Amino acid sequence: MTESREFLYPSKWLSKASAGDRVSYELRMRIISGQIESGTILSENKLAADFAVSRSPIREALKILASENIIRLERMGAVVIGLSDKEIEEIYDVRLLIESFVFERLVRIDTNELVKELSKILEMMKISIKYGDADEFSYQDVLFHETIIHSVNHSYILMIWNNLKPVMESFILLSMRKRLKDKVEDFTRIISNHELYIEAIRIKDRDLMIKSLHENFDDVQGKVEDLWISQQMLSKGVVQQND
Amino acid sequence: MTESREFLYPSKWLSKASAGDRVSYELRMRIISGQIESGTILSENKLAADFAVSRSPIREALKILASENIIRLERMGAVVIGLSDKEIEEIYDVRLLIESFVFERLVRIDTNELVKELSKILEMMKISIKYGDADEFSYQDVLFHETIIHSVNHSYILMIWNNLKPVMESFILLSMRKRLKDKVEDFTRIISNHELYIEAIRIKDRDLMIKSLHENFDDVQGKVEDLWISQQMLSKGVVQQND
DNA sequence: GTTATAATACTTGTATACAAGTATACTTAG
DNA sequence: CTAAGTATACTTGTATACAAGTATTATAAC
Repeated sequence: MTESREFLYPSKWLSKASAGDRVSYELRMRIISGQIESGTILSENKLAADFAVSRSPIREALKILASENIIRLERMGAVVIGLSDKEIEEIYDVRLLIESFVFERLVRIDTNELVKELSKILEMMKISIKYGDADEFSYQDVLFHETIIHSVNHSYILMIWNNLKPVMESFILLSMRKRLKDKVEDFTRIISNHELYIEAIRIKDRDLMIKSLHENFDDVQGKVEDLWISQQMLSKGVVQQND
Repeated sequence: MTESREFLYPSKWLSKASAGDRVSYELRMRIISGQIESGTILSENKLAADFAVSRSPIREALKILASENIIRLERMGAVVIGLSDKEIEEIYDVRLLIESFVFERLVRIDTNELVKELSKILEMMKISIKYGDADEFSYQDVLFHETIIHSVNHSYILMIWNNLKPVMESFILLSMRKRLKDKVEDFTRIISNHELYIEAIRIKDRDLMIKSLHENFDDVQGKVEDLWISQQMLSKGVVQQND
């Protein structure tokens, strides 16, 4: 019996979420953090007991995670895939792809409102750092990019984003929490990258946008390995899902 | 009481599908064909009665359709969004985006096996036309592009494809069924476009690939309006989901 | 000891039951 | 006739029950 361990996902972000959503968010965090190791077989019944809910919301959660490619639904049980370095690179491939696409649309429309909105979010990010709030910083970081994507009103690009977002959010959350302790200096660079991004949108300079985007991603990717190893280490002492 | 009307989705493609999947495939076809009009509010209970299954598989289906952006889940009922011209253009935006990305990867690997596989599929497509089988043709057409995407082993590009595929498949099915009657000559052009695509992959000519891809899409998009209007007309005489 | 068969304890998928909340419609008071 | 409030008939989300199928384990035969 595995009981009452800490929840990894910020509970205040789940104020109006259904049980199924709660489970999906928490399970996703545990998988991406490595707390539930890749290869683990999850059983609906065990998860239901673990989260103290019925199988209905569990099934819902598993369907969601399967559509995000972090688990694989099989005949008997759900196999955890997780995020290896390969998958993380792939996620950034897709981000680069869709944000480039979005930028192409952006240069054709009025971006004054957007730039204002992004500046506001950037301010929020700075304050989050000031108060050492990694979770809030992550939230604003994700919101920053989401705001850009929303601005071009492309429902199928948005669909891709919506599928990618939860996994990315989880990954960024874990990454930022770690770096806030180990590498606070990273945050100033992230901020300046985002400032560059805003500037690229303002003056509609494609090359500058690509540059800032790449730097932003490279920055995150450069730190992946550290995070990864430490998360894996961290998870060794934790009771696993399957007995 | 709406009863025993024809199923739009080929039943033989659902041999091993769960009730939830069956419902999702059929509902998708009815929405995309316009048989269920945009704006319609779907009720889980009514759908359950209509499809003679319980609410469980219905809920499953609605979740899927919502993730594909063709319905919107609200407090009371699911609102049908459907596919307008805008959405269809957006789908082709995304296809162009991901297939271009895939091609960039393709030019770096050995494509002999892929070209062989694609040639086989093309032969199948020709035979499908010969026997006037629009459904089989559609299947092979979708498979053609899926095969290309699979070949680069990119799980997150594949994720996008998997989200897009059902909607596209439905749309292509409806489109091809109509054109087989009205515009059989279209098919020879589609075939030659695909031949061009294979050639582009074989000689790894990016421009040729983009050209064939664009022509292929323009071809489909050019015919959208016709299909659209006729489908809308067609649906006028049909009993709707909501009484 | 090995193999085959049978029993058991799992698995998922679907149906049904129930609870909490929301919109609608009706009734009653003014 | 209008307005307010209540009752009713919906809605979703979750829990539970059941059926069909699969893997595993134990038992029995050789």
